[in-house]
Amino acid sequence: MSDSTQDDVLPAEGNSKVLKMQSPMGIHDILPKDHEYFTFIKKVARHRFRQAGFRRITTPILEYTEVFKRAVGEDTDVVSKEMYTFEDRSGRSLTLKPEGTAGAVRAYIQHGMKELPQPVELYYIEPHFRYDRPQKGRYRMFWQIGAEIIGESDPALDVQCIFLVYKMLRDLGIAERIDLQINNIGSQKSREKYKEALVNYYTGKERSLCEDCQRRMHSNPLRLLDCKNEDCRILAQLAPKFEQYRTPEDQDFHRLVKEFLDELGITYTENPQLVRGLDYYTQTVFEFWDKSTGSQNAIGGGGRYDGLVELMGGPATPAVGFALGIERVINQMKEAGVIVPSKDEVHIFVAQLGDEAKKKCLPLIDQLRDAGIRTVGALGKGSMKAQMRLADKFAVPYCLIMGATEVREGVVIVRDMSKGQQRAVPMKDVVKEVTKLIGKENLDTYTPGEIAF
RNA sequence: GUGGGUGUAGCUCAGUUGGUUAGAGCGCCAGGUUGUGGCCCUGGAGGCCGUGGGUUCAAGCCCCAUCACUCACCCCA
Repeated sequence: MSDSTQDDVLPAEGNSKVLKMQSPMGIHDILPKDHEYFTFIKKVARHRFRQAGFRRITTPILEYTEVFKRAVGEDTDVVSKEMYTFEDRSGRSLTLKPEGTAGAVRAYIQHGMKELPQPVELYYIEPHFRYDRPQKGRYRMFWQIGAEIIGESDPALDVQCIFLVYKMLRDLGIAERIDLQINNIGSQKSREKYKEALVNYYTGKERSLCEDCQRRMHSNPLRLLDCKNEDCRILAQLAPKFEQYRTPEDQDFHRLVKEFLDELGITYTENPQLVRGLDYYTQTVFEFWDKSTGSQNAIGGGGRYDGLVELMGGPATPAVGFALGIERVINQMKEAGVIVPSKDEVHIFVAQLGDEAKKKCLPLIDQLRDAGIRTVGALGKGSMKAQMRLADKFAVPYCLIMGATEVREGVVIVRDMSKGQQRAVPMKDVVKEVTKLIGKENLDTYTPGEIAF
């Protein structure tokens, strides 16, 4: 690389005030307010997964690039233009995970999970990375809730996946905003036959195809069908339809999926055009669309991938899974006006005057917190007025006040902020008294079972 | 990758046909007498007007470039 004009934009050394420090394009901070949503959504997901017997897995944020190339498909948009790929110091190519299934399947094979009782049911809540042009609901780093059921093939399992998503969406208050789209793209065998038919159809018509499609014709003819190029579309419309190549087994599978959905009272839209952008899918595919805006920005999707485990070097193993985009779910919740409970509200503000009072406040604050009372003290603030103003900003229901007089008398003033009334309480009774005021059910107590992130 | 919109204080935005020391609301900080919040009042901090270049006696405003943000397309979460 020679000197470019871009170099002029970079600040000279010692001139760093010119450089604005900011997060990379399309990659954002999750600020405390949005974490209320994140926390709530993750909690819903964890509970629903656990109830269904799923266990959590975290695969690395990086994999060897080959993992994604093999699983997702070289010719997909995700692999061909959206991966964050780089070499480590030894020259091996690594990629930030753009989706969750490839890593999960790799882990299933690597750890011999085929020896576990089948099917193996895994879930994850993880960040993913795609080098895409950012827009609403689409970021270069984004969070997905996903699940995989590996090791058994039955339409009931496909429906389990869909139903889990449906339960979560209902818990989150957005189920009625979402439209389930389903399709069946057949078994690998029927897809192979269909591909042959497509290649036959396109043979001799190559000149009318766009460059990409001329290449895809041999690498992945199915992708010719959803090319947006005008000429390609015209050809695609006249191309053989997949329905003719669905085997009776495929049809039975699809019929059962629909019957099971009906049994669970889940409405859906059948969409024969629905082809997912990742190559590993077979049979059932589905997406969750926003009813008002349609296909772009699906909040989630998934499907069956019966060939993937074998493709990645494992034994022939059927599987099905899905993923939900957390940021997109939050968007939906905000648009629906869903308010999540905040766990950040502070219960007690402790104001103090003088070093003696401050000294007494330190253990008191500790005791309050241990009792599950969310407590903040203005230990660095000066005047009483400034401290009380701060207490007001925190919107605490009660305030504890201690000065030299209280220290001498061994009491603490407990002030009810909404009533504007206060009274002195003996120091030794304060924690008990405040606990009563806040209410046992509102305490923020620590239980070892709840420390997941 | 392609196209549109927008860049002025921490946030939301004003800024007249180019014309003195660039403004408001909210927020932040400090006061409004002796140790007590909200409402109100007073004061204060905080802006190379995204960046670079050009036109002009004079640029936040006009021109060019560049960067960033944002929305849409493609595709997906």
